[in-house]
Parts: sequence; structure tokens; C-alpha cells
Amino acid sequence: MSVNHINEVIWNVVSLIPHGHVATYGQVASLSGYSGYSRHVGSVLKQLPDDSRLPWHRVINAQGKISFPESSLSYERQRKRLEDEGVIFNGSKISLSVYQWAG
DNA sequence: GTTGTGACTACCA
DNA sequence: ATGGTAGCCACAA
Repeated sequence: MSVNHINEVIWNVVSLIPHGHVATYGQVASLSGYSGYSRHVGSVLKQLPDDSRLPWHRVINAQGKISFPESSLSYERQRKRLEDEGVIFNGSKISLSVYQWAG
């Protein structure tokens, strides 16, 4: 499979994450049909333009946290977007109830 | 071909 | 809970 295809399915899966919900990099990779490509998911999101309409902020790591240092601006940006959607944070971790959205 | 790197994970002490 | 470590896979030097 070409890399183009991988990116396309990843974009598609990310776009399907419902408002107010989140998915892990691993989940996105698996649902895209590319289990084990979690790191690549992060790579794809990193390359998105700032004006992208993709809900990249709904993708978090397996620890239920945002994959940015809490001191960073990126962290603040992602966290604010999630909280604006009603996602609850327990410290730096996200409430478990929002994990189930597919399957 | 090798090495280092990353918005990752699972496992183990 | 937390830090270290070893897999993981694509990509750029």
C-alpha cells in the first residue's frame, strides 16, 4: 500500500471522531487498517496546516493524555479545544468516559 | 546500509 | 503511580 493511501485513511478516520470524544493514536491506526502505525498517525497530524479543518485535537495518547509537554503552547491549544467541546480533564488526564465512540 | 528521531505503546521493575 | 526500556514504522541525514 502506498503512503498516500495510508495518509488518506488516517485523515478519514480522524474526521470521523465525534465532537466531544477522543481516540488514541493506536486506535486511529487500527481503525485505518494499519495497526502498529501509531507513530505515523502523529507524524500525519504534525504535518497538517494550521487552518486544517480536521479534528486533530481529538487524538490523544494511550495514557489518556495530550502528547505535548504541558508547558507548550500546543498543549494549551489542544486542551482548550477539547474543553470547549465538553471533554473533562482530571488533572492532565482525560475522563475515561469519552474513549468509546467506535466499536 | 546505518543511525537518529518522533504528536506512540506495551511491559516490567 | 512512575520511570526505564525495548519494540514499533516511516523518513531524513
